Amino acid sequence: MTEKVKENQRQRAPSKRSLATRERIYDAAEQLFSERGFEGASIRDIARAADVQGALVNHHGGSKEALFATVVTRRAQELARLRQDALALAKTEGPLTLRRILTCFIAPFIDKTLNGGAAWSAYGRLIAHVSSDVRWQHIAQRCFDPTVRVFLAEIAAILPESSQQKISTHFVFMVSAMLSLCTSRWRIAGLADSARPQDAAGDLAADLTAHLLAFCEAGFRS
Amino acid sequence: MTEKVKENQRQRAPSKRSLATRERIYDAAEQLFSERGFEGASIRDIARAADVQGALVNHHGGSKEALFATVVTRRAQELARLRQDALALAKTEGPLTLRRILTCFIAPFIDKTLNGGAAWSAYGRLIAHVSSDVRWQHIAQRCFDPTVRVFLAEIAAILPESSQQKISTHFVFMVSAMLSLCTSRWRIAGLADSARPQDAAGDLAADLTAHLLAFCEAGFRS
DNA sequence: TTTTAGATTGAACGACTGTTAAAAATAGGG
DNA sequence: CCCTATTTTTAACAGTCGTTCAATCTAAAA
Repeated sequence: MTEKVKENQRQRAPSKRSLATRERIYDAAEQLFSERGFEGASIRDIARAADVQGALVNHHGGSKEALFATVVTRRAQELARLRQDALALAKTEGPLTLRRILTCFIAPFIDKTLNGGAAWSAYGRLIAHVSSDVRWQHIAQRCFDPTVRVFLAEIAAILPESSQQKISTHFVFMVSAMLSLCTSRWRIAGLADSARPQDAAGDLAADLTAHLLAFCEAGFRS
Repeated sequence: MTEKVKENQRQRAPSKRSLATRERIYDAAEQLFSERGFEGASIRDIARAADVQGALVNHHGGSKEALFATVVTRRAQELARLRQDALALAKTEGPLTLRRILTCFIAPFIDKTLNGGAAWSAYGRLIAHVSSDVRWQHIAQRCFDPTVRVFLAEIAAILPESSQQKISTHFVFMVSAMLSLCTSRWRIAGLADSARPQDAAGDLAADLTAHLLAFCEAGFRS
């Protein structure tokens, strides 16, 4: 009903330029939504950042809510594939361990959001918004729950003595800690600031990832 | 300069009624900021929820940003006192353990936000906003960093082999996991939903707190 | 009671909000 | 080349935004 197909009328493939514009709008929306939240980023702000007229944002993205959902979904598909591929690869390399399972979930996300450029960095903060706001529950469920359930099942097989309630709770703790690396690096830096001038010598992302994995593996075994 | 004191002019103590109104405005602001974020809650929404005219919100709260900061600060003071009192009491009851330190930090927050009524429940979600948005960095530092530093020092004394960087990172992980109990209970419930109808028999808050404490203690020792 | 500082209201300000409609520019298919 | 579907712009809509100002009401102080 809502999608009325025009009959007896040719359809045309979108041009390269319009596809590029569309992506530019999505990128701008991703950046501003991640910085200021859904209500804090206006359509006109997004249009200005994409160097485009305001109405074009609605043309490509539909309503503001639809645009938000589209931007969240876009990279979620790539992320889900990276995670499931990592899990499949790990299964071929020997028996699964808890550490290996958690790594398959965390490493793709951290690699992208900490070393994947500004767009993925914004995406990490955007997911933090989605994961902590019940108003976006439907988006989170559609984008992430299928993959999460796969990992929950693998963890349950490794930790048969843990209840499903316990494993699910621990998984949410892990996701929160993981997202804190996107949203709260300023907090970590502010607390560890005392007289450590040339700290950034080593690979900071790798260190944080190692800390996160160790923290969560120990937590799951508690 | 900005605070010009009126000279040769009596000052009057605020009436009981105005104080009650002021608190009603703060409560409404707390509720709406926690539900919809800073930009998502309008002054007029807050005024309507407090059953008050819009201009009165500015009269009592100042600018919107000042109102936000005031609401965050209000319960932060009580929370800091609860935490430091718990820590002081624990010190009199024997040698501090890691578990005991973490309990002194987490238990007051969880008790209030999960069993302390709607206002404290909203406050928990509000703090989650503050902790994950770099725009509120100055508020978080002023309200929470002093207490956090006390606890960091106690943890460092218990875990001498851990670097300060590692302890700070782990502490942020712990805070994030703790706040997820305020923002993401719907996620936990949605993932553990499979055929557990009458689950809420036991004390849910106590169970979650126990899971959180065990998870974080093991993480700190990793 | 009278006085008066503070609390509260009602109205208005300019700026910005998301969205829509029509006109104009663009580019692919014939 | 022309035709036409799509993309993009321009302009406008009805609301809402945070904030301010003067007028009114309330209640503490004298």
